[in-house]
Amino acid sequence: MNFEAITIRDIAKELKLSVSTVSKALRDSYEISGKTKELVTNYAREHNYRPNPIAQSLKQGRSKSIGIVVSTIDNHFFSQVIDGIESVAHNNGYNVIITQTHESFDLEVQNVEHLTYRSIDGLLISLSTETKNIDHLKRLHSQGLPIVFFDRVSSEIDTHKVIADNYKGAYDATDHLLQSGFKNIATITSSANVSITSERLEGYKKALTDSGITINDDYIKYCPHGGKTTEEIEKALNELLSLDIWPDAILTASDRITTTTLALLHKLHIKIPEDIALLGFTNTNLADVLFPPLSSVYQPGFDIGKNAVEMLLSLIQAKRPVEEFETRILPTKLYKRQSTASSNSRLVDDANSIKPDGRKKDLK
Amino acid sequence: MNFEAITIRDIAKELKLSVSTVSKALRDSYEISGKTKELVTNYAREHNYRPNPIAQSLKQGRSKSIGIVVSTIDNHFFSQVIDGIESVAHNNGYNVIITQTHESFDLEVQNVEHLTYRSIDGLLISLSTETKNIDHLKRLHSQGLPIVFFDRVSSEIDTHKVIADNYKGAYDATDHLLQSGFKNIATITSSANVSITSERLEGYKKALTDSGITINDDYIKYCPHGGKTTEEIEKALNELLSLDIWPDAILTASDRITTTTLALLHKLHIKIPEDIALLGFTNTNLADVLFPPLSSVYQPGFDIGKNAVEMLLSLIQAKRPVEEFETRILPTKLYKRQSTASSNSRLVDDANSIKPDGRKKDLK
DNA sequence: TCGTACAACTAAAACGTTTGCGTAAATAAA
DNA sequence: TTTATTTACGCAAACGTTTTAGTTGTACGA
Repeated sequence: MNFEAITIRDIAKELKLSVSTVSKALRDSYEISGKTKELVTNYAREHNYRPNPIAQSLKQGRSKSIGIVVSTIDNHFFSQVIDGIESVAHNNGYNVIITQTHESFDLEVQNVEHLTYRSIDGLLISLSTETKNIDHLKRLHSQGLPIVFFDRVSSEIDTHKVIADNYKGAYDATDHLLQSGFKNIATITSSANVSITSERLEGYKKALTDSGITINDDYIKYCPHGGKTTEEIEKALNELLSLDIWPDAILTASDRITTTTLALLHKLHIKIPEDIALLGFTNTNLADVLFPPLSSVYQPGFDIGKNAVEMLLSLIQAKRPVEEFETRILPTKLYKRQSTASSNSRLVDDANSIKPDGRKKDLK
Repeated sequence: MNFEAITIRDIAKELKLSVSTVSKALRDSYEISGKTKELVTNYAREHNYRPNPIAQSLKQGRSKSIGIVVSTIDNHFFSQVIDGIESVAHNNGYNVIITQTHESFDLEVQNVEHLTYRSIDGLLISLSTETKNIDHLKRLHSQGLPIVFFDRVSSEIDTHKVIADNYKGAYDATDHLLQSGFKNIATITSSANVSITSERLEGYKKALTDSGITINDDYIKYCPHGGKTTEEIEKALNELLSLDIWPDAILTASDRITTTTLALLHKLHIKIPEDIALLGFTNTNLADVLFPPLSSVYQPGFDIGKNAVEMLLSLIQAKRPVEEFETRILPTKLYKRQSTASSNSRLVDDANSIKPDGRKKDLK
């Protein structure tokens, strides 16, 4: 409900003008004299007039809101993306409506349905791990709904896209493991359905072959549900640990998988990095204070969100049909920490092994 | 935009009925015969008719959307709350519109303004740390906008509220520290403005006095911005460490403060719990794998969100003015981990100190 | 003095619903 | 048969805007 509901009609009555004059005066139409405009705008300001956005939406056929579909909001990467989206959207007078798929295809279809039913002006989506078929999006897109993909994109729809440089992120990460002296590098990655998986996998493979190492398919494990359940990660890890030759390092290719793998290795009392090194994609700000400090690939979540919504708004506000589409690839950042320390430097350097040098100490 | 836009008018024309008949048929009015109802609903289903929610909103004076105001979404506690809100809201056909204050009073006012301007049916709010004055909410509330507070509540408005049992959470946490043999227990807490601070502080104090310990005000430090910046936490910690007698344990009373304090202690090479024990409110699922595993007070974020939105919906859907208000207090959960281990058990038990017993091992 | 042009405004339709009221036809009661 | 009641539907207003198509009144050139 819009409270303190003063309408354009109230103003018209009070000022003895017609409704249309008031409307035009407020919209600064050339048809209205300066005197009248001033009269109206002053009155409107003084009485705290607010146009009813619902009436405007109905009339103008746009809702000034955009829909977001992500797998889950309780994840640093996605909440940072949404943060970025929200900041730009609000500045442009748009609301965002967030929905979560929890990695379910059915929920994705249902959410998209619900969003269009709620009359959104555009859609920002990162596909669920279960999604293979995107007919539900194709239909809407062909009907003219502006769509921008981010993170988990699809090549089946020609539109703007924003992703992190997953290929390079994984390449650099793998390369760092190689440089640190690890040879048998395994990877636990997300569902084969989603784009990020193949991109990261390619980077991983290329780094290995560039170093003359043959790809061992036994070292590549998928999590069909993107690590939503601990079980599937446990299964993947289990399979790696039942190989004749243990991997000496693991690259985990998504946020949840990374943190869960770390927890599982702990549970098994497997030393990191002595027994197995760990490096993963994650946006947690706690990587530094994990045990051990976790080497990680950080994605620019906030910027991905910002870019995505900017592109979406440009589509929404385009005067003529847009034909040229762009895929923005934003750089990731590799943080080298103790979980991938090479054998030389693997000893010591444990925070707790250094004694405080006295009872008094200042920060910095 | 609502695509595939088939309207009630199209149906009327096609079926040679009046618009009102179609509308009533779809709403299952007693005025319409069974035959006609069937005819209309069948046609509607076949042609995938969707009522335009904007037109409905305009007509019915409600928007079927609710506003949320939190300090930041990039925080496990709040994202879990929102997750809970979203799950219930969607099931009831409501959208949620999320806004962030980033702990700024001005942004809070602006967001609330923006939300009501967007015609929300109700508001869920957790106040910013800067907020002392809630006139902006009082005005709306007196005009009839349903409001439910959660987490950081205010006593100045009589309405439903949902909070974690902050008092007991802090009491139990402090008590646990005492039981573990710590004597000089400090606390770094959020802004004195917000309810959670006083609730948690009271629990902390009561636990101390119950154990016959006098409160030492030097051991109580506030973060006026709720730990938004590292600086203010650094300052608080610095002040504690410049005392003649260091605290031997710290209770951190909010998520961000907890994790940042952990990081700062690391940076200072202060051993946890040997030099200073640490226990904090946090909803991260990584507490287990931090260094050291962090004792924590966990709040039922998801349930807080669920309860809050359920109460809000009951207010929105109430036939008559609600006069009886309820404050739901949900239990917190204390996880005892190594960061608060008592001196006896402080040795060993380090995950990495246990050797894997061979190359082959199964999980569980 | 007339027609024309322009400025400044108004009337009314439209967006897609919902809903109170009116009414014709069918049925029941008298 | 007449009158009352019920059933099933249509008309039109309403929600608060925007916008198209007028309608005034005045000024101006001829």
